[in-house]
Amino acid sequence: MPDNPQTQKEQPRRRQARGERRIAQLLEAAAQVFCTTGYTAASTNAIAREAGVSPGTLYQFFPNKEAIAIELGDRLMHEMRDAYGEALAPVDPATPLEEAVGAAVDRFIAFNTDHPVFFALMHGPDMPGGITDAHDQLHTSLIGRVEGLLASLVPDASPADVTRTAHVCLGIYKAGLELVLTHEGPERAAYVQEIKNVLTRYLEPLVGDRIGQGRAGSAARVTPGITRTAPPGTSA
Amino acid sequence: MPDNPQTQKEQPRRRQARGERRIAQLLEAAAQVFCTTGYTAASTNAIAREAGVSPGTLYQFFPNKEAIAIELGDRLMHEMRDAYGEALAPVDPATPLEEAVGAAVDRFIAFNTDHPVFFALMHGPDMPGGITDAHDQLHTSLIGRVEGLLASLVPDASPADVTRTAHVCLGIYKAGLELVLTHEGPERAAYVQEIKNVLTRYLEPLVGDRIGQGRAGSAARVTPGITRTAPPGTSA
DNA sequence: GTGAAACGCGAGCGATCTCTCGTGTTTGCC
DNA sequence: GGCAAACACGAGAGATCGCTCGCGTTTCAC
Repeated sequence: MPDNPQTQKEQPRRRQARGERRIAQLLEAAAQVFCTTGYTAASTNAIAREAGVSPGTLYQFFPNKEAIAIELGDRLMHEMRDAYGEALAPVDPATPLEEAVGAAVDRFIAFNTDHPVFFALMHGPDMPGGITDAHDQLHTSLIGRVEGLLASLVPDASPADVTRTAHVCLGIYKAGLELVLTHEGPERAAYVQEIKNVLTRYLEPLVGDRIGQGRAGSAARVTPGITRTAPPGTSA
Repeated sequence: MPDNPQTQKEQPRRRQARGERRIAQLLEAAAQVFCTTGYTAASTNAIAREAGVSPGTLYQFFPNKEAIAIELGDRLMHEMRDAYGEALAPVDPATPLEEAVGAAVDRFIAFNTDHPVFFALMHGPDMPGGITDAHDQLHTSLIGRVEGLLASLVPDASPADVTRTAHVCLGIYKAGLELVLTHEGPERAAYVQEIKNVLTRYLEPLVGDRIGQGRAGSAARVTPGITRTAPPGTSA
């Protein structure tokens, strides 16, 4: 053991440009297969076939099936960090709640429609051990951001309450996302609006008396009654 | 084919009392295994072992693994129909929204904690084909009940809107259920209250001006601010 | 040019899972 | 008591999947 110069990590593998290309190719293929069949049902042979390479080639770049999902999740998390940094970083203490929620939801939805794998891996079923850790990391990071936003909206609230509220918000979003992804066109837009309504109405009493908006006034502004169809100018 | 007296169903199997007992035993074992490992990861041998019988005995009562989950879902659906009939059948046009939602949520939660398998099978991942049909049936039935309740609350709403709202309500509940099941004691009770808050606040603007309750008044009554801890006398 | 290492292949090993089959035991009916 | 059918067993057939291994090809530093 001590004769090994690197105590823990062993990456003496010098990747060539070709190898990096194969890795990207394999991850893309894995995303495709995971999306359609889920993680457990996806076979490594199917991933290799989808990528147009042999099983042996796949295992030259990934030690096992789990590592593929982990690497995929890792890359996804980095892209998500960027997207969610934009979405949640500026707390905007002056913008109305409805706008803030709407903008955040729109960005989340956009990310998930751009990367369908994310949903497949999150709602993935029996993720054996290690993957759950990798996604817990992402989930915790998300919760942290929502907590920060909530704390700035509701300064006088115990941390436990903020954490719980953050979990509820994320749960609402995830449930709504499932509904959004199973619909198309105007119906999808309608569900997006419903997510915003649910979140806004849920958070409205919490932010209470904010800068310039009375409660009743804003409550009446949140698309009264059942949302008719899609609000104008959402994604166009 | 025409020589068979029964055109479609073939159940010439005369079950003895022992057989019925075994079936119940096997379903109970299957519920246990599905709960802990999920559907796909659960092996029929493990189910048989849990039930204390041999694999061959299992296949004397179920043609395949899928049939076990379907039969389990069927029995669960019947119990659920009863429970949800109680919870949603009386629309109670006079009871305040908060109470109606609270009662419905409490019963749903009670059912799910009594039958953890249901959650495992619903959020089950890759349910091969037939099972999804069986659960779609249940899901549709549930949606129908929620639709009926909503239609009575919001008479002047298009069917499409009612359907969408029902889906949103069920989605909220399912998301909340996941949070509830992952917590214990007072924290769990707090999440239950949050589900009620979310649903009540979401539906409040829709039911609009009902019999005797002003909007602002009821809005203020929905546990103002972030819920502190557990409401008194929920499950004790 | 040459040698070492990265890349690529695909048959197949070992493990696992669903489901079958031959055989023996128990139950219900006459 | 006797017989047919239901019940019970457990080894293993058949299929699949994760992953390996031996060998050939390409790339790159020198």
